[in-house]
Amino acid sequence: MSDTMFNELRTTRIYEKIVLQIRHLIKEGKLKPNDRLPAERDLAKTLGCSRTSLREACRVLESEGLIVSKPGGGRFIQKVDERVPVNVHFNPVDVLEKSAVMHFIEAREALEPSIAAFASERAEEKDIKKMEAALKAMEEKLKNPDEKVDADSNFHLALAEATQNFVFVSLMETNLSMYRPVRKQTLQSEERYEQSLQEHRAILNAVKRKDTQAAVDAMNVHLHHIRENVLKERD
Amino acid sequence: MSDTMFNELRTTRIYEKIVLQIRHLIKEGKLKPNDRLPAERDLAKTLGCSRTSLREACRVLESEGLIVSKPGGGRFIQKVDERVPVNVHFNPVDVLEKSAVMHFIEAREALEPSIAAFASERAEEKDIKKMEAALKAMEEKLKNPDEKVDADSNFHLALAEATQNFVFVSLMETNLSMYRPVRKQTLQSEERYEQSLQEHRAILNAVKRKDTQAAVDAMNVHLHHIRENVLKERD
DNA sequence: TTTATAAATTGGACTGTCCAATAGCCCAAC
DNA sequence: GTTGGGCTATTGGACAGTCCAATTTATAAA
Repeated sequence: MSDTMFNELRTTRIYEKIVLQIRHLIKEGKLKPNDRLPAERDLAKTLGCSRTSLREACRVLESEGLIVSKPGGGRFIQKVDERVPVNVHFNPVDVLEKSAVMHFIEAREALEPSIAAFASERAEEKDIKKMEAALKAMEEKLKNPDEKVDADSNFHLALAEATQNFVFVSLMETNLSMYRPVRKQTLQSEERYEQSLQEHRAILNAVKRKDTQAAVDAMNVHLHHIRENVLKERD
Repeated sequence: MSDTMFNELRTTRIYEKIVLQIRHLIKEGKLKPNDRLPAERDLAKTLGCSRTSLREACRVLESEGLIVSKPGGGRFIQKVDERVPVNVHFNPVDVLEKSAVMHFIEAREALEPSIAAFASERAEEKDIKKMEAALKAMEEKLKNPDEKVDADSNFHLALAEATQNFVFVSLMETNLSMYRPVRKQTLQSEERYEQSLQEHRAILNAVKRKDTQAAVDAMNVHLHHIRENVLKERD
């Protein structure tokens, strides 16, 4: 008899359901950054649960950095680049300082060439379309630094999704959001942004041609420039 | 005047302090896996807080996979390998079914050669010791499948720590714990376990010699065998 | 020794209460 | 027209107490 024959049955707590629901609403865009959640007492009534259970759910979302609670004010959906977990082990300032930035880049250098390779082999029509949309967004010379980073992120996430491997998607999601402040800074330069755009185009073309080697090469060039740029900033 | 001149002042909630404290105790080893936390009512009294605040803290720790709550039983520190966040987006059952297992392996194949390379360049004395300890644990021919997986995980985590890059550590932690059930199954075979042991030894030796190429090669051999073994199991 | 049963323990959930911080408003001072 | 003080309703923070269900432990019976 196998250990994995039976599934451990876990009773779902109320707070878990609430967490799932609110997180889903955020992901779907139904709850946008800076939106205010209904007052604790009201929302609890709406959900048909006690204040206690709702609060437990809010604590989890808060600790994940998805919402912030302001006594007397209310609860608000966090902006994407301010989603710093409350109980995170390292200070957000540390992410900007020291060598922490390089850590994220090293991880990308390990992950993204493989992602580019798998994407070129497995990309489906919908993935290509997502990547093209992200590229188009980048080409529209966005003025807002936040929009720039978003467009850039969306491209790399779409590429990860094209691998049809959810592990890569999840790893890239984590990585990209973590050092977003830095990326915001480096993408500000007009010429760097233009260069980055061209590199993305090269990657997409290689993926469309299903040319694995070209995709990996283009990604390596891109990563190399990212590293160069960060090193330049740090002087 | 700079935006960053003033720091936003945030009042620390009670639950946050509790989370920090318990997480610290776990990290320090004062609270070991399978240890039972004092009963909710008792611990609240000890901490000098209400049951509510303690519960909020436990929800966060629970959602992070650090503890599990058993109604009627108590709260227990989770084993390292079973620290699967409660609100994770994909079902653990799905991890076993379908092609999901290969996804984790693909991610490891992308990450671990790089990890081996960085580890061989940056490993410190304490990292080497940790890896040696994990190897010794493996050599002790453990009977319990859980202990086997633990020893195996500890080796790979120690290797990740040797990169001195917390991003790699965090990525490996997630990956290893996710498809633990499968690894438990594949490591059951006595001969596969023996082989795996030798491969780990080869990796460690290369790291100790600071021979980057050898470390990467040894890791690739290891990953190749893992892939082979999983493919065999699935027939 | 084993098994069935009862009692104590423990987490899950809810209600109601009190407090402190905040937002919104009006108004006086300049 | 702007600033700052003061009042009030709102909102999150925290707590105590209650009830329930699952689990463990102790107890009694076979």
